[in-house]
Amino acid sequence: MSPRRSVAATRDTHRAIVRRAMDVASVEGLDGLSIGGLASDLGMSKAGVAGHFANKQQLQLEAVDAAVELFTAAIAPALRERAPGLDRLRAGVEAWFAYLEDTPFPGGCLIQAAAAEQDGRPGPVRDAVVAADDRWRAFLLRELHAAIEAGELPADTDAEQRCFVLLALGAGLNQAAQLRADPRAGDRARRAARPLLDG
Amino acid sequence: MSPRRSVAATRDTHRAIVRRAMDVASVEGLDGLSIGGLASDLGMSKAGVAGHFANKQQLQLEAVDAAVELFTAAIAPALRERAPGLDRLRAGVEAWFAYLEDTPFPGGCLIQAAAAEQDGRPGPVRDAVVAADDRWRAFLLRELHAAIEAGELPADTDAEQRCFVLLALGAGLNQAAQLRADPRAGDRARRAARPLLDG
DNA sequence: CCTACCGATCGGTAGG
DNA sequence: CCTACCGATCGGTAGG
Repeated sequence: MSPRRSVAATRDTHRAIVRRAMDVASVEGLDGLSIGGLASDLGMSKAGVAGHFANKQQLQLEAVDAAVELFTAAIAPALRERAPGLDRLRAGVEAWFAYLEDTPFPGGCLIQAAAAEQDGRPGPVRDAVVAADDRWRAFLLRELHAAIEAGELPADTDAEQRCFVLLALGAGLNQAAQLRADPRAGDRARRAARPLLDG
Repeated sequence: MSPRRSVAATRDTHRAIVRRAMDVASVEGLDGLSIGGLASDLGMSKAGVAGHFANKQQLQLEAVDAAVELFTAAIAPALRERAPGLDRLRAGVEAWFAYLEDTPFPGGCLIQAAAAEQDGRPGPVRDAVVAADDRWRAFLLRELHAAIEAGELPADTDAEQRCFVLLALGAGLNQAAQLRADPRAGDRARRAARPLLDG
């Protein structure tokens, strides 16, 4: 009588669809998603999948949101108990590089892939990807500024320049890992980042 | 009688199709190309476009080849008369960054976009993109090693590490320019690259 | 280089 | 969550 069990099952199905959508999108891109393809992967009918979303764009947006949540969950533990500044910045960058080395997706970090795919296409999906990227960039900048204020970095440190290089090392690590399957990419990025994380 | 004029016109049409395909692919990806879409853009019939290529994959491969040619043509003049080693490396990196800042495509460097798109999809298109990327990587490594042999860089310089960071700065510049439209990205990449191009 | 067509798949919906 | 369908578009081809 009460729809309790049915609601839980619906939620589980919804999550399974979004989970599969992230995996597919990490390889085929957010525009490579197809409702029929996901249905086939999950042993469902096309309408059964489509009924969980207003339209395909909502599915894409949910995949981006879920990927951001996975990233956040992967990074957050490393940040706990760390003081703002270099300590927290080092922990965040290390967790980030480890995430890029060993992503929870078959095609590498979904946000990196979506950023490259969507960078030329205006719209809500691009906006969501940019917002995700901005949040990480803001974290790096915030900790760099905290390090300057704490005297861990010289007062004339160019935080934006350091942030640019850290983001570049992440992009380069991702590219080397995905395109070249280079097992040393992570350590190369760490070595290049080290002088940026010191006073 | 002689098909001379017809052959030339056919070649021009072929080039126009590939040129348009590069522009579209720089925004929509190589998998975002459609023969019907190109036909509409060029005021041709779908079969008129399709007849120039054995199949869609051949069109994708020709777009990659043409993009490599455009890149090579943009870089080559800067390398003329430059001695192997740091002088040639600096000229190449400067031309490369300038190319990434101001690409001949509406969606940014096609090779960078295709590398991110294709990195998880085995096949001839991915192979062509990787080969293009490898050629540029080989150039950087060759000049770094020439600089070491010429005594411009210490004998214990880690050429692969420097190459990794230069490639990362290119990826970061491309991302900042395309995703963020950051007008300072080029200069930030140049500043970060400077210590890597010196003894 | 064209018209006209093929089967397959797309996103989305009606109706249950 | 299903079957069954809509119009549109896909890559590709026959025939001229």
